Amino acid sequence: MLVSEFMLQQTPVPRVEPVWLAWMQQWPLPSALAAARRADVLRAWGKLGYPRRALRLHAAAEVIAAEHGDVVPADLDALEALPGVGSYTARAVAAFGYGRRCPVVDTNVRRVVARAVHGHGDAGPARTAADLADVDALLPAADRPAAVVSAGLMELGAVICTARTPRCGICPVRAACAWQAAGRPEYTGPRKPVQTYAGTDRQVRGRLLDVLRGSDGPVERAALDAAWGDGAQRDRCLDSLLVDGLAEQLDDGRFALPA
DNA sequence: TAGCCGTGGTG
DNA sequence: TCACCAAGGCT
Repeated sequence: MLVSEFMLQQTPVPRVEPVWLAWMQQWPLPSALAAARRADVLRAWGKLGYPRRALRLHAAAEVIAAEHGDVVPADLDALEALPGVGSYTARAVAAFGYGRRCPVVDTNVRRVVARAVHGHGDAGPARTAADLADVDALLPAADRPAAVVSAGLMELGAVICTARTPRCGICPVRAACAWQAAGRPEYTGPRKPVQTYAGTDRQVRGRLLDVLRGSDGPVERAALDAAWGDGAQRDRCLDSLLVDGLAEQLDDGRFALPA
């Protein structure tokens, strides 16, 4: 559950599934992952994106192996103390991994609540405490049923109450939906700015890392030079990869994934 | 807290 | 074609 939630942070389910299957096969226990080399972890992560998540998962596995008896903790505070684990991931593990009654708020749930409960076309900016309270009010008292409802809320948002074209015609909560009752008014609040990608450091970092990932051993600087034309931007991005621990420079000047 | 961090599918 | 979007977290 923890591995899947890491992978699902900002990455669609269909792309995660095959990687998750192979990952769990290779590293069935936190201690196994903790013992792996970061280079192998980054290669197994493949092109899921945001590769810092892979390093954080690896670091979380180290903590779990060393401090939690090789068992993912069930306690929210202990979970959130793990690198790469925020409010959403901690709560998802508690609810779906341990069957606890624990409000899980992700982008899907926020949208479902915004529509079905508040009658808005979409969720505005996150209001963490209020969002948790909204969802808490929807959960049954007992652990197991609450966990089922939490999963249902996420699924509803992912499959029916989607961002672009909600399938209201087949929605199981249509009769109780405040947005439907209000005539499905369009969302008028602030939109989160769309992230550009082409030409950004993110794209360049991705290109550089792809070169390192695709090579069995260290690569010459020239191989990285070929990955992006703008030398200044390339150097800046390579440096940032080194700083982030996603790449290393060897004594001979060549570059590689971290050991 | 707004902006950054990858990648690829889609309407 | 190209915004927009996808089960966030960190600083």
